[in-house]
Parts: sequence; structure tokens; C-alpha cells
Amino acid sequence: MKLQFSASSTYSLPTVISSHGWVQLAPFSRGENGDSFTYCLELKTGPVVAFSVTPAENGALLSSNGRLDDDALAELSAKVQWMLGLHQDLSEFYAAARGEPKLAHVEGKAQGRLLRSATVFEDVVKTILTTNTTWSGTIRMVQGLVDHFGAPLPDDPARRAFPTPARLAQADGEVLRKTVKLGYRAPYVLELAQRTAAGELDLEAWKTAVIPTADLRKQLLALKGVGPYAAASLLMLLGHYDFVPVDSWAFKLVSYEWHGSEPIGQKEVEAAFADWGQWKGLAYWFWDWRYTQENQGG
DNA sequence: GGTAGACCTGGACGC
DNA sequence: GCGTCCAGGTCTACC
Repeated sequence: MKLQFSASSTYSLPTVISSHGWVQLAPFSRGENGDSFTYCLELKTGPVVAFSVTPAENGALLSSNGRLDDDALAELSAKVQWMLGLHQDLSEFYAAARGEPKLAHVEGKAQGRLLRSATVFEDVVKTILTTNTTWSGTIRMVQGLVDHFGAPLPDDPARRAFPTPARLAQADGEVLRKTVKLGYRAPYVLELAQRTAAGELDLEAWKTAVIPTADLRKQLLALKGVGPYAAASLLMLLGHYDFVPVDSWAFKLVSYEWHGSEPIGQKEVEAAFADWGQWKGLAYWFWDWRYTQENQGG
């Protein structure tokens, strides 16, 4: 089975894949050249399907051995288009970036889209698992969730999808805490799964909802385990860039760039991008930082 | 609204 | 190998 997707504007799959670390988190797996990925997904309509996504003419090509009925195919197609951000319009951001040498590269590289998981639920869980830990810890926790609670692929049971809310809602809190090693985050993830599975939360509605960013942020902050950093990160994944995801790395970047490596706080980071309006998050994320260049010999 | 302490794990470090 | 310290955001209680 093959599905070809075309973007509504200039598009680069390798750029989307390398936009942030998501491709390193299960059930994503990065292709050898870094310009493609594979993923395993449990569809609402029933089947578990594995597929690869490779670059195609201004878009992407999905390939899978799975056979799907029309409903499953429609669901898969919609989810992959969401993951790839094929229809995001970044023309206003590019227009603003043309006047800033530190962002001169973004339009040429088609930067701006961030790789997403198939569901908002998966992205919220993963984002909670990025907080107060190392990146290696996040990779380990996400892999643990997939290994313990994800539905297996029929043809290759070693490969599993990210667990649905219904599957995670059945999880034993102590297994989450001790075996999967989510630690104190376990009750946050469990509560999120249970409320989502029960229909109390409709996270997927955020994909299409037309809501002011401030209102969406309030709803995100109301989730246990989601604070200002996680909310800003999730807003970016949902296509709202009005907030900078300020973590300890942001302090290093901004301090080195504008404050001579002196200790700074949240206010200084926010002030640095205050002029970027609805594009603050993207301007921060794709800024050509001196800190990383000079600390990696670039 | 702002702040202090607790949460949990893994990694670095010293012995 | 063992113990200690620290980094990483968010929550809760308190002022």
C-alpha cells in the first residue's frame, strides 16, 4: 500500500524530521539517511499498522505492507497528514524572518513545521515525560510505555504502537511508577489516560479547534504535569507559536547570546522574543544560536 | 502573585 | 562498588 501526500506550500520531509527530537521517541524510528522514518500506529478502526514515510515531490510517500479498509485508510491518511504538518501555512513567519539575519535560513530550508505524533494524547504524554529529566530519560520512559502497554503489530509482535488512552487507563500505577520508571509522573500520565478514555477530555479536538492561544494554554495548564514549559511546547505542536518554551537550555542560549553568560530568568528569555508576536516560539526554536555553534565548534 | 521544598531518576564524581 | 550531589519542570503549601 502506498499513499502520496502533497504539501500546500514548500515542504521538506528531512527538515520536519530533524525539527526536534520526536523521531528518537518510540514508536518512531529514524531511517538510515535521516530523511525518512517508520512508525507503528493502532488505528481507532481496529488494526495496528506499521508504515514508513519517505520524501516525495514537495511532500511525502507512505509505504506499508498492511491492508486496510476504506475507513482505516481515511483515518491513517488524516493522522499522517497531521504528523507531517503538510497543510501548515508559514508564509507570514517567512515574511517576518526575511528581515532577521538570524532567521535568514528558515525559508530556504522550509523550517517551521515540527514533527508530531499521530495523536495529541501521545504528544501530551511525551511532553510530560520530557519534564524534569534528561533526554535519555525521556527516551527510556517512552520506550517503556510502548513496550509494556502498546498494541503489537500482528506480523511482528516485537513492534508496538504507542498505547491508546484506553490501554493506558488500565495500567497499574505502581507498574508505571516502578517498572516503566515514570516515577512521580506516573499518576499524571494515568490520570490523563483515564480522563481521555472516559471522554472527559477531548484532546484530539485541539487539532482542528479555532481557539485563542490564551484559552488553549489555560486548558493545557489545567492538565496535571503540564506547566508553562510543557504548555508552550504543546502549543507549538498544535500550531500556536505565541509562547517560548522556556527550559534550562533556553536560559543558556539567551544568556550566551545577549547577556554575556550571566544568570538570567524567564523575563529575559521572553523579552528577547517579545517583538515576534504570534511567531515567538518559532523564532526562538529556529534562531541561529551562537551558543550551540561555538560550543560545538561550528 | 511569588517562593520554598518535595518529587524521581540517572549520571557524574569522589572515595 | 558505594554514597553523595546535582540537574531537569511541576505541584503544593504557604505567605
